[in-house]
Amino acid sequence: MPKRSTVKKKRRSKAEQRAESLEQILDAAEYLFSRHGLHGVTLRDVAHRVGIHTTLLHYYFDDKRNLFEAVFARRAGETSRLRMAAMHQYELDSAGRPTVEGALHAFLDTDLDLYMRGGEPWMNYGAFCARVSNTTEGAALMDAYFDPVVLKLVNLLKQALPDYSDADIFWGYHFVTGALMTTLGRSGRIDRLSGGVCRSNDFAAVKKRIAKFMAAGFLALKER
Amino acid sequence: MPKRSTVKKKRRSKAEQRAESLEQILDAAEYLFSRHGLHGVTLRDVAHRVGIHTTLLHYYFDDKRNLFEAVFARRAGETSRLRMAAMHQYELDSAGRPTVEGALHAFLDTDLDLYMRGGEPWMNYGAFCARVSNTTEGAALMDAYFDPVVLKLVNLLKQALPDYSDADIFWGYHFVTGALMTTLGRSGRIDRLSGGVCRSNDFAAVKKRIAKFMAAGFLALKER
DNA sequence: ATTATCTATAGATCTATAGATAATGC
DNA sequence: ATTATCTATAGATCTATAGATAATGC
Repeated sequence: MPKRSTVKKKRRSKAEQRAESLEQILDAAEYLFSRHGLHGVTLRDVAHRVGIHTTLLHYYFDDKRNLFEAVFARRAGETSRLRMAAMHQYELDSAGRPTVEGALHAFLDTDLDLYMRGGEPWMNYGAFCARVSNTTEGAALMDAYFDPVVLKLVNLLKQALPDYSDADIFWGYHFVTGALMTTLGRSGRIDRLSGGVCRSNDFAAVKKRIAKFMAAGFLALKER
Repeated sequence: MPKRSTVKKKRRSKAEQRAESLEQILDAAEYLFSRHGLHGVTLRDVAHRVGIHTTLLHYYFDDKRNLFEAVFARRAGETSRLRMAAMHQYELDSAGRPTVEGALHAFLDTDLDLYMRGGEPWMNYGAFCARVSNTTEGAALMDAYFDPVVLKLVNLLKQALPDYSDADIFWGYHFVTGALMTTLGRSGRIDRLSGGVCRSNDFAAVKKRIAKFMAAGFLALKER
């Protein structure tokens, strides 16, 4: 049984070694945390999945909570940045007259594209975030990393709906994020419920519908 | 320090004692599981909250998983029955011509009313279900208890939208349940995001908007 | 000489069971 | 005589730390 580093005999620099180990650990932790949550995963589980000893996790990440946050932080910047850029671009393109649907396309489709393009690691990260988002503990992480991008969306929505109350805007966003998080969670329930007509992994099907669906919802709040 | 049974000196029958203990245990477990999930709660936590020894949990519920399922099962019947009845009544009232919004009012408002009426225990149960619903493990429980009531809603939606594909119906439902579960979860995020304009506990505010919002979303799927 | 990884182990919990005690039931 | 509750404890597992070993760095 060869050690994992002897498979490729190529001599690795320490920086490379470090980076590779960090990434393998984060990938394994991301996968496991996304399915079982912080408390449903032991450091042994993570170490075993990587093929290392649990002490190495402490060497790189100090403790479990810190590893959890590192998983969250690793990709948060990229999704945030891409959505921010997409909304900024849309704001320019719409020349001061953004629509609800346009804003939602920039916010939602950009994110769904990222998960589809990113393959399994990004899909796992999406499920991880979905899990974090509906817990009280995890909420602080969401606040810290995603408030700016959400508030940017809210700002566009307010421009598109100048006569709306803040309450209508924020509750509408609340429904949007609920739909998005349930999508990212991919629990498999919609697959069974629909008898296979829908598949949890089919983000393309969601992307085809979600922005239009939610935009109509916002517009309907006026007539109340 | 008096024992908890000596506070009220009234002589209790064993059946009463049993029922009371069962309920206290389930309440405590429901509260804790709703906040921290299956693995985030120890039997010691539950026992400590009730003021009993952890062995009594095993006496009544055998093991931890069984206690978890008992929490889920205790109230599942009532929410299911009430929504089923409301949708059945609506089906009769609408005389074969149900609307999307009518069906969603029966499904969503009935449930939100139950949580508002039921006070803290029911609110905790809602958060518990929200947590269960977006996990892979918990999905089997959702299937087992809530498939009939969801399929009843789907049936009404199909009547209201006879030219819609199954995929559109089920993806629409997926968005609806996402918004509902995020509401039940009450993570507190919308409170902070909105600067206090919205409050996670304000189910009345959600009820005022959600059915109308989602109904418009469904109708918008046609023009694609 | 420094950094990555492993061995050994402490100390704390956690779930679960066996068996004792205290209360109600008839 | 039966049921509710507690005491004592086994056995497993978990996080974390100290210190040893093996690799790269210069």
